[in-house]
This record gives sequence, C-alpha cells and structure tokens, in this order.
Amino acid sequence: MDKKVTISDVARLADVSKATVSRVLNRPEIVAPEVQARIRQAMAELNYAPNRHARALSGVRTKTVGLLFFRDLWDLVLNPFWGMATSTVYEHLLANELDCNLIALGHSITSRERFTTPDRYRRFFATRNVDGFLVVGHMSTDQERYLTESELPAVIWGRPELPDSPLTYVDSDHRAGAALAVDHLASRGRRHIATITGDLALAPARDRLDGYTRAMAQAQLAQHQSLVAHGDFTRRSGADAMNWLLNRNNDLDAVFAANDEMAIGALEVLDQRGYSVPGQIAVVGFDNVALPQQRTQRLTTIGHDYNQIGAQLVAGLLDRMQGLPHQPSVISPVLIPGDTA
Amino acid sequence: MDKKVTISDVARLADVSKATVSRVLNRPEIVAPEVQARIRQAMAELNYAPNRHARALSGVRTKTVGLLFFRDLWDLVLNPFWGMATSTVYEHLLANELDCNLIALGHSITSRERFTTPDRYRRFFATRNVDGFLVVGHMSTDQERYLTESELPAVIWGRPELPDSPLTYVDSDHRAGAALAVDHLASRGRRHIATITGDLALAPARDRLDGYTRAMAQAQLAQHQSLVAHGDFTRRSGADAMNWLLNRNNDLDAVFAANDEMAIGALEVLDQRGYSVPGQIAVVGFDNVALPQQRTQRLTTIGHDYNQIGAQLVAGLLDRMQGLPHQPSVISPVLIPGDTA
DNA sequence: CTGAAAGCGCTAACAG
DNA sequence: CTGTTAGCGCTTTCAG
Repeated sequence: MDKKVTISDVARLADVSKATVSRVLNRPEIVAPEVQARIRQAMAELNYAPNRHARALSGVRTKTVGLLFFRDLWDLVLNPFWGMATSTVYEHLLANELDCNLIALGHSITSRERFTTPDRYRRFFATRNVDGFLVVGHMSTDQERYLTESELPAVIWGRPELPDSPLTYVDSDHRAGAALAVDHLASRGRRHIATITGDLALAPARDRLDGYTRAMAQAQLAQHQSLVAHGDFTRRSGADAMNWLLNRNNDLDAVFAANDEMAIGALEVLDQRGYSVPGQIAVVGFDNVALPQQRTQRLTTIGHDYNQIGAQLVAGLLDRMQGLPHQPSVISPVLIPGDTA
Repeated sequence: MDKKVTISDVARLADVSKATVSRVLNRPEIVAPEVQARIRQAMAELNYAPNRHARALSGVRTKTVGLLFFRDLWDLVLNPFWGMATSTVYEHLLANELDCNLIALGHSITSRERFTTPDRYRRFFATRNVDGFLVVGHMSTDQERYLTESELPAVIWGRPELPDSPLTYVDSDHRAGAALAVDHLASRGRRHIATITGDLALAPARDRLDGYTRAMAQAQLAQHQSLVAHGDFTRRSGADAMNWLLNRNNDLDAVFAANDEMAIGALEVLDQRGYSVPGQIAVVGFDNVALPQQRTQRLTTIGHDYNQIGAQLVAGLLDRMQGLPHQPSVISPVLIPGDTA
C-alpha cells in the first residue's frame, strides 16, 4: 500500500520541492520552521520512510556496519565467550545508532563452499556495501589480506596477524591476565601450579601460556613439563587435560585453565575423582563468561572488560569511518573472585 | 583505490556497453561466449564488484533477509535454544544464497529507547530495505501489527498472536512433544509425574502444559495441583520449582520440565538433595539444546527438528518473496533418549 | 531559505 | 545477441 511513498509524494503533499524534503531529512536546521512542520506533517500522513538504497547510492553513509564473525555461528552456542563478545559489540553499535549486519564466516559446510577462490573473497568484502567492519574471532592471513584490500575501515577484537597491517584493534592483555591468575594463586600459598593451555595455534592461547610462564618464574615457583597440559579451549579437552595432570603430579595444588570452558571441564574431573576445590586444588579460569548460574560453586576467573572493549571498538570504527586515525589499545583484564581459588 | 570501479569502467575496458556488462551479471546465458569472456576478464582485471545499492534501487531483489531476533542478544548466551534457532536459520539462509541481516530487538536499555512510538516502529521495519523477514523469538501484538503493515513477506518461527494474521509460520508441535514426554515416562512405569511449566505468558509454555495435562489424562494418571510447578524457562526457576515439588510430594517419581534449562536446574537440586536420577526420579526436558557435553549424564529430552524447521522457514520465505502462498506448518518433535529417564 | 537539474550505479524495455 | 535510453529515490551543487 504505502510501500512506494517517495520523497516526491511528500513534496507534492507539502507543496514544496523534493530538495526541501531532503533537507529536513538531513539538515533540518536550515529549513524554515513552518515549512518544516508542514513537511513533517506530510511525512507522517503518508507514512513515509526513506529508501536507504537510494540514499546510499547518492553518497550518504549507510550507518551500517558489518560484524564479521569468524567462527561458525554454532560457536555462539558452544562457548559463551562468543555470545558475550558479539552481544557486547552489538549493544555498543546500537548505542551509537549504527545498524548491524551480522555476517558469520565459519567452517560450516555451506559457508565454506562460498569461498573457494581469492576472487570470491574479495568480492565478498567489497560487495557488502557497509560503512565499515568490526571483526570478532580469528581470521586467516588471507582473509585479513582481502579485508584490508577492501579498503573499508575495520577494527578487530583481538589482533591482526599480518606484520604491519593497517587494520587497527582492541585486545585484552592476555599475558597480564594469566599473570594475574598465577599471582593470585601464589599469594594464597599455592606452590604447584599447573596450566591447561588453549589451542596454541591461536595467539591468545600462546599469550596466556607465556603470561603463566613468566609469572611462575617471577614468583620463583618450580616449572616443569608435567605442569603444562594442552587443551583446545573446549570443555572436553579441559577434562582430558585435568586427568593428564592428575596422573603425573601428586602434589598439585592449583590449576590455571586458559579459558572458563576448560576450567569447568577440569572441575568436573576433580569432582569425579574426589578432590576438594579449592581445598586440595584451586582452579582459575579465563574469560569470565556468563556462567555464574551454572554451578553452585562460582568459578574464580580472569575477566575481560567487555564493556570497555566494545566501546573502544565502535569508537575506533567511528573514528576511522571519518578518516581519523585510531590507536589500537590493549585493555587490562581483572581478577573475578569466585569460590574455586 | 578500486573502490569506485563501476559497470561503465568495465564496459569501457571490454569495449561493450554497460547493458551488456549488466547482462553477464544477471542473465549470462543470453550473451555471446566470447564477449562474455572478454567482459569477465575485464571485471577481474579491474577487481570490479557490483554496488548492491544501485542494484536494489533499480528494482532488483537484494537477496538479503532480515532475521528479526525478538530477544535481547544476551539471550544467545543464556539459553542455548536461541543460539540453536538463529544458527539454524542462518545456515539455511546461507545455503540458499541469501544474505542475512541479524537484527536484535530485545529489552536492552539501548534498543528499548529506540522504539518509543508506533511511528518509530513502522519506520524501523519499512526502512530495513530487505527482501523479507524471518522472525525468531516472541513479538508483541503491536510489533506483529507493524511488521504486517510493512507488507514485506515474513515467516515466523513460532506462531503469530493476532487472530487472522497474514504472517505465516513454522512451529513445533509443543503439545505433541509434551505428550511424548509423559507417554515415555508412563511407559517406563512412572506414576507420579510432575511438570515444571515455562512462562505461561508465552504460547509454547501453555501448549506444553496443555500437552502434559492431556497426556496425563489419557494415561489415566492422577493429576494434582501440587504436581504442577511454575517456572519461567530459566535454570534458576527450574531449581526453585524442583524444590517446591519435592517439598509437597513424597511419592514423586518423574518430572517433565518445559525446557532443558529448567530440567538442568531441577537435576542440580535433585543431586544436592541426594535423589538418584533416574532411579528415584526421572527427568525429561524439552528443546534438545546442545548440552550433550555439559554433564556426564545426558538429559533425556524432547527435540525439535531444527533442520526441518529452518529449511521450511527459508523455503516459505522464498515462496512468499516470489508472491507464492506459503502454508504454515507444524513439525513433530521427537524423543531424544538420554540417561535421565 | 528554496527550487531546478544533474547524477550516484545499475537494470530494463526498446530498437536494431 | 547488443547498444540506447530511461528511470529507480535521494542528495547536492547552483541559481534565485
């Protein structure tokens, strides 16, 4: 019915020119109050809604940003961290009156088939027609390259992999976070602190391990191969790693897991095998994912400052969209006290 | 750099007219093979990517659908059901080469402020400029009305509330699902079957309760007020409800919770209070949310046919986008065997 | 402060 | 099969 009300219809009804209508849409202050009132009236009457494509075509910002989620959407279900991250970004986008185009680029069969050639990738980014991108999750160097080539402003949650990427970013200080965990444990008298690493192909996992190693050294605690178990950020792997640790250490008194999921897995094993937590073994996780309600015992963990990261991410993108520079920033995580350490 | 390659540039390079270039984009089969090759070559060389706004403006489908998520995005984190639902829809959209514009309309402060007036709502839907909408989550009757007024094709996961809404839908048969649960329990010899309802303001919760009631009657099992505890779909409420039930029934031998989250809450209480499951009390949930890895004991539950729902949703929308009618459909859930009943 | 006119990039008749 | 010619709805000079 009123699907096709255009600016001309409004102009006709209000007895002005299209240009004037357009003006009240964009710079209302420069049009005479009475005329403006008349026009607004007409718009309401006709139930007019501007066509964003036409708008975009004539060179105006869409105010739409592509939220590139470099994971399978299912990950939103499997690890709450991703849900936290995307939700946070989404909220901040909304708060800045930006529309969001969530684009998932995971490993699901269907989406994998879409990107067989570099060419397709390029096309993909260039063709989104958004004002900029926000990136969540880990992208390959190729993906990073193509995204860069699209020449659209983009800000990453995390860090670019390419040496001197023009892509800017906001990241948590993973190393400092891990150190926070170790220091906390050490200060509580723990001496035999093990760690369960994440997938070391990913930078955050490496950083967290590095932070652990350094903090252990700093605290002058003995380190040993058998104290470092390798996981891959999944709950299952956390459980396996915990078993592995228990089987080769009998004086273990603490574990720092590189994320909460693995920490939960570890807790389950400890529970099964009859260890008391934190009595015999203390556990600290990482991410501070929304698990408070999931167990009677609240996990002690290292928390990202989600809100600040989200805020800086979109502030940075807004800057870049206006051609301003954006300084990458690294945000300090904090210790979230709980019942497990 | 190549941000502004247009169809004319390609035309010039390939020494043809814009129209011909446009043709290879839309109906390649009607252009001479050699010319086509030349054009494609030129496109590659210039790294040409069509401008979707221009395209849309000249009356072509965007192939973009708005995925309206009528919940706060945080719900993706809190209850895996929403993650399952949106992921499923997303996958099917992708499989059909449709782009997805995820739009969350929850109760977060920021988005709430956006929709203070009916007018804003109308504008919101009309202004999306997508080819159609897919709806996940529960919308108010107002929202439903405005969406309808937008006159864009829309298909709902669930059911419209308005009497004879032109909005079409795909839904699980909640009543049948609940009956499945009760029948299963009854067939295993359970006689004192309680239920924990969801938020009865929502149709699915009412349907599941109704299904329970009918199946109980059918199985000639005694019903009683004290067997019906009210929850709100959260884990916490499931736990509370379980306590409530335990406190006023001493012969309880089974519980049907209206969703998995509440079932988990109930299991936690049973565990704490020292009941054996399913030895003393059997538990069945609803939704078959991806919790397999969450506990050693797998929850017996009623599962939606996610894939089929997703497929029909998208197929239905595609039909409606072409002006074809779409028959709403109701999909039967199935019993997912587990270790708790 | 307002109107007329040109053009954003693409598609769709209509002729050839 | 291909080129020409109009727009799609909106913004934006440039005059008035």
